Amino acid sequence: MEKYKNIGLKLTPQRLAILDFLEGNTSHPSAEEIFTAVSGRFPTMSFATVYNTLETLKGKGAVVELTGDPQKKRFDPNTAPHHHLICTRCRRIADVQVDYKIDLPRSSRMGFEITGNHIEFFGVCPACRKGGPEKTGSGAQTPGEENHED
Amino acid sequence: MEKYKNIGLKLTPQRLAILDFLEGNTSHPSAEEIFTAVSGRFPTMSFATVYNTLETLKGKGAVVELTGDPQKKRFDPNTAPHHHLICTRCRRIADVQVDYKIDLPRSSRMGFEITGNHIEFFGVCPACRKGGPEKTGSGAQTPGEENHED
DNA sequence: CAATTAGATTAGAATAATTATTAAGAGGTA
DNA sequence: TACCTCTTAATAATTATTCTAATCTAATTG
Repeated sequence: MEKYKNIGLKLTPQRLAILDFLEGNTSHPSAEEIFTAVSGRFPTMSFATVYNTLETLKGKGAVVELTGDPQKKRFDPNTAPHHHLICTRCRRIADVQVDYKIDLPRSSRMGFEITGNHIEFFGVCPACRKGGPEKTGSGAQTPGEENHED
Repeated sequence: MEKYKNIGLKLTPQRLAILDFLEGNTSHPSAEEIFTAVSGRFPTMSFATVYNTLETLKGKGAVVELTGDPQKKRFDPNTAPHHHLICTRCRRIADVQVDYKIDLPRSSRMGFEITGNHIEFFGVCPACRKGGPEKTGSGAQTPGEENHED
């Protein structure tokens, strides 16, 4: 827990609780999940605090916000460059630690200054493959992904 | 416009208007933008129809839903596999037609059945580079992307 | 210790985005 | 025409997120 001392912000109990919950968490939780988990210990915790804290931590580079789940923002305490594997049925997100070198040829940059990249792999997780979980039916569809929903 | 005949659904005026607006559109519009554009010709058009239609078209594989913009869903009529270049300041999304071969080693698949992938390149577009547009300040932060906001 | 101050927290309201419900309309078909 | 199915439209309902304003806390100063 000492590792947080140097991120340059006031470490209040609420923030520590959130950081503690995120610490080593690879489930890519949503604000709601964080709220639910932390409000156990802090019954007065509000969504505002969760969102405020996440926003602050994001600003400090202590967490990253993920898109990929079209329903809600998800957060990742792992700020090291890595990619994700997304279940299009239950929206589970797994980490991909494989290192890829993908550079965008200057001719395809449209004048953008490139700052990074991120690969989303789509698929169906083991649980969903065996007719499992399937929280919802409308995962993100992106180019390159087969549509398995109809 | 004849090309739509074989997507297997009733081509109502509203749907044609939406398809027509999307046809060749590379701006990756949101539901709201589509609504605004189309409601000019169809003053009675409602958001529900836009969402319903997009959902239907998505099911038929005629459009794909993009994540990448943390604020709202965006839609792409280009269903051919391609990647995207996202401006982290104004959220403009440009197409990347470069073809990459990225396969996920079996050992990293976590038991998922992989169905596709999608690369998000992050960057700052020409307009924003020269202190331009900058609709908003909080683009998605994902691993590998530098944080330019603080 | 009392007062000050900056920042953090809270509860709830407000907004935005999306989805669901339902009734009415349009077109086809027996 | 009566019946059926699909689509639309208006509205309501949900869900996710952000905002507001009052309150609190911790650190600092007098």
